[in-house]
Amino acid sequence: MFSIGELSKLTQLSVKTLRFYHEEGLLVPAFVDPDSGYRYYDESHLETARVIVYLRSLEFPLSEIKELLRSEGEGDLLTILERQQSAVKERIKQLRKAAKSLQQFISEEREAQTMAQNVDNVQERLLEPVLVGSIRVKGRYSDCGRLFGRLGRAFGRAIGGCPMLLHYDHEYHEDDADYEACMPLRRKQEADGIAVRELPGGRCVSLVHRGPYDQLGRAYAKVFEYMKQRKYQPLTPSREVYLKGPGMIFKGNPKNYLTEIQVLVEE
Amino acid sequence: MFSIGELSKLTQLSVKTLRFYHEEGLLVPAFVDPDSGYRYYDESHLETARVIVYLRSLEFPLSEIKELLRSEGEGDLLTILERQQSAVKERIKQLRKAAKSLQQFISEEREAQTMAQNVDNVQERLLEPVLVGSIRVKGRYSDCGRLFGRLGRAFGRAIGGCPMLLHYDHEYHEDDADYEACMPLRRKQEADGIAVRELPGGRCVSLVHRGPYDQLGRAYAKVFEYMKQRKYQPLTPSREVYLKGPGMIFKGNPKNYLTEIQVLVEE
DNA sequence: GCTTGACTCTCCCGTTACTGGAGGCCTTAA
DNA sequence: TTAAGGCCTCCAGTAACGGGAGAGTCAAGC
Repeated sequence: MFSIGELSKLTQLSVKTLRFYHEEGLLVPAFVDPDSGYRYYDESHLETARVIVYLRSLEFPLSEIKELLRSEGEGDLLTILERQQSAVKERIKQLRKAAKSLQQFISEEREAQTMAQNVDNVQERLLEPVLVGSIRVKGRYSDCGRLFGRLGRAFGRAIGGCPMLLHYDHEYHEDDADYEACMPLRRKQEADGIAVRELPGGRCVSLVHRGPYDQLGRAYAKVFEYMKQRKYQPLTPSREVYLKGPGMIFKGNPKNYLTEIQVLVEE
Repeated sequence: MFSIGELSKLTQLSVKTLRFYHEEGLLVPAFVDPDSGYRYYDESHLETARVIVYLRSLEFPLSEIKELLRSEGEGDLLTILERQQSAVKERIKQLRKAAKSLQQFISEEREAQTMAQNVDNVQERLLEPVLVGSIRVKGRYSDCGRLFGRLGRAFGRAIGGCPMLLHYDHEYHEDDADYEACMPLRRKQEADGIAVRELPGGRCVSLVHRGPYDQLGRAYAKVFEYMKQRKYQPLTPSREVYLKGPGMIFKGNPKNYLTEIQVLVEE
């Protein structure tokens, strides 16, 4: 006969758990001292406890384990096992989806962090061509949120990068700016009324700006200053890539927004 | 402004859940009517609710979501994401292990079921050679449980089939039977004092017996009757395979025990 | 026989993320 | 005026335990 503490050591189940299993009728002691209330177990309980541990490791709920122990594996064990397996697999599927989303979130964050290292440094980069879904309009910049919303809904999981704006104007326009909202895509996908095309790659001058959007002007000044010094010929449209801004999950603090300005140059 | 029911429809969160989130400080309504206690939400709450749903889909606990919402993704988001990812992956690992064990359990059960279809039918089969760990002794059959226990502990996860006994005696011995307890192995594995070898394959006469072990005599009678009629020469040792017996998880009912008798014959 | 320390008991609460129900108030339409 | 539906609070329950309080029990040593 084992005391509850002894059984606990033998089975790796805590004393609390054993008491709980007693209460639940899963593992009823061989003998309970009516005076002291002490529980005493024997060999067969050791065995049963091991079975319970095993079934728990298969993620069976205690209620099922109770039934399984009662029927001693007679009923349609196979059905029960299959049901349990599909439940486990279902849960795995769900978790894998979460892990995948987390992975993507993490890599986006990592990318933002690496980009943040170059804040305010004018750089020359080689851009790869990139497939985008885009909507071009004339109007106010403040409407671009709606456009990105439409693009987001239209392409969903096909989206493969940060949103960007293309500016076709040569000088600043307040109310009738000519711009195009773009979302990079992983794969070609139809969407009603939204153009899908490839933005060309090439050599560009780039600068990562940290801060609210109303201070982007200074960043542009730097970029154009740099190009002027080197007599680079800027190509239209210029691009603004929203590396980290509001609306990708968190609003965040405008002081930490990251925006990359890219201006392709003639070779 | 939305009522709680409207927000519920817009976010797919139940009214109960929204109230709960209010109570928890996760999603506090914009305005609570002091007379009626009615909760009213606005656009920003719609957005926040979506973020919560998203973070829940990443399996974040509410407490973390609360902090994330408070800090608005400022703190070291990356660390939090990575921690969460490793937690999710850990859980996936655990579940996969369970799924694997379930799979094995299921295929064992399936095999037992297919074998059960041939109960009491004498058959001729071609046996594959099989790698086993084995202990040969002279003594009582009732000791074989201990031997299987030793084999089980010695080989653990390397075990790849049902336990079996080889009988070397030509007639029945009570106290000094010459027999060998075997466990099929997936791979060669050393174990102190336990022989690992390959049992030969070949043509055999087989019969699946359902019922307690003390009725195995009838099954043997059938097998040997069959061989006698056809003038087959039995080879020693004969084999008893415990397809379904006590001790593989459930004790089960002896009336449903399945044991296969295999006697190799000279070609 | 007494004390001490380890062991055990019961009872209750807390965890997580909700769901369900009772009983009652508010609003609106028929 | 009544009915329906929406909303409120409060309480309880879920799964599988863990923590802790306060009290009783067991075995050993003095």
